[in-house]
Amino acid sequence: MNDLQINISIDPSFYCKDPESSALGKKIMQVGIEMIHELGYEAFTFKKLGVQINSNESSIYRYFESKHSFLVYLVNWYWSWIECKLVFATINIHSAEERLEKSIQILTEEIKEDNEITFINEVLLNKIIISESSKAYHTIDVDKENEKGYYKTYKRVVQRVCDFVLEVNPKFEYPHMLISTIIEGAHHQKYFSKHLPSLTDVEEGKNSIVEFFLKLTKSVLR
Amino acid sequence: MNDLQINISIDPSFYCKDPESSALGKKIMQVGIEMIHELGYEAFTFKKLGVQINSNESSIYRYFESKHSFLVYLVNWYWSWIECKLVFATINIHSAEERLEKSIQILTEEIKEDNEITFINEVLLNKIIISESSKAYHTIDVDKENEKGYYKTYKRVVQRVCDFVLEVNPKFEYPHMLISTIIEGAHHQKYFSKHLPSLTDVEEGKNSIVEFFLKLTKSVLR
DNA sequence: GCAAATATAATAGTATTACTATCAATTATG
DNA sequence: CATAATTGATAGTAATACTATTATATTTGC
Repeated sequence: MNDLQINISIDPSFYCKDPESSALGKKIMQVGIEMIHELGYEAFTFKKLGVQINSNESSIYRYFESKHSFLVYLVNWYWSWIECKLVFATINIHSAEERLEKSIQILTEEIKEDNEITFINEVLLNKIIISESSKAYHTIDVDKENEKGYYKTYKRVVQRVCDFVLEVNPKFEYPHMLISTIIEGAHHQKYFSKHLPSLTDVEEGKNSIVEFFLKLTKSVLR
Repeated sequence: MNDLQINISIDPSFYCKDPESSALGKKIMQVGIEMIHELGYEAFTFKKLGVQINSNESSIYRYFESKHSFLVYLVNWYWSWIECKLVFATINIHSAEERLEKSIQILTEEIKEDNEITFINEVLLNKIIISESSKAYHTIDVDKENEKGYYKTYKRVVQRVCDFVLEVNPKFEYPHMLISTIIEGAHHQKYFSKHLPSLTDVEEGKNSIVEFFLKLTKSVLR
């Protein structure tokens, strides 16, 4: 994947003006990610971001209609990127078991390096997804936003891996539950291991989270 | 449990003035729960609650130092209540397997009836926990709040069930991960089944969520 | 190379939020 | 019944999440 110029295309419904279409737009994404990571979603504001990038609050509003929709945009960008990784990592694998295994690894492993293919720091973005993404759908307007397609990239990723599950075991009754539980569960475990370690069994230097979810999957599909 | 006068005792660090000690305090909890359920955590305010209970914003602040700490209080109240249920439901079970099974059922089943032992509507509180409780710990101040003991009731519940897991299989390496994944996972699945059903495999009339997590547990501990 | 179109910046303003502070009125208790 | 404790009313603050308007750059098409 490292030599590949991937183009993560984001549905226009997620923005007012495409942030990838201008230098300012890219700066908004880049520094926006850094600031949400640093301040947390609640304390982050477009005003502060404007100061940081020597631009203006009102200019940022021309790209995203609200702080919430900026988060939703980032979440969709992230899942598009993960989808890309999934597709390329599984395309040449012929065994269904291995394809599923590889997918679960991608969904649960720590993202350690910013490959710099894109202008986005994926390590930071991943951390935001872990600690803030649930705020994108834990809102009173979920149903309305779901209708507008706000969560479709995430759903597509789940469905994709779900298909691999059914290839391994066509009779398994809970493929969607399994995959969405693994994805959310891995995020929780990573967050807990950093902040509430007594809720996990993560050992230093070990890839406990990947191992746990792989073991879980294998045993339940057997 | 129905004839039992349980007393859910809440650590004084979670409030300024004990809400269970006065009529106003109880009203704050009771109506507060209803309003968070109705408006969502973000749109809920102490001012609106004051209007609803014919009291005053400033009076509510005498019970809870902030909206956030009110949520934290409710989350702890909920886990104390669940802990109670767990203790009573497992006390007379002699088989370790059955004890674990019963616990997982309690942690994953839908709470359908307000038993009215307490003045709290547990059905509504459970719904708040499902959709809002992650906001109690997905905050930039997690570490500080963790030190203050804000999440201790939840941790105690996880540890309790974790002990049952180790009784069933003392060699299992990931008991905390398993239980916290089940708890959070069940909440997610319930939320998804209502708002993002394509992420689940919930069938009407069936207890799919309980069954899924029971199956997962049994197969991974085998 | 310049006018027109477009993008960005600056400024001001709004309703609301999440509180704090102060003081008055009520209610409970010895 | 007086005193203390609780609750209520009012006012105020800094910040948030925007919107609206106007001014200034920058890009582009000819």
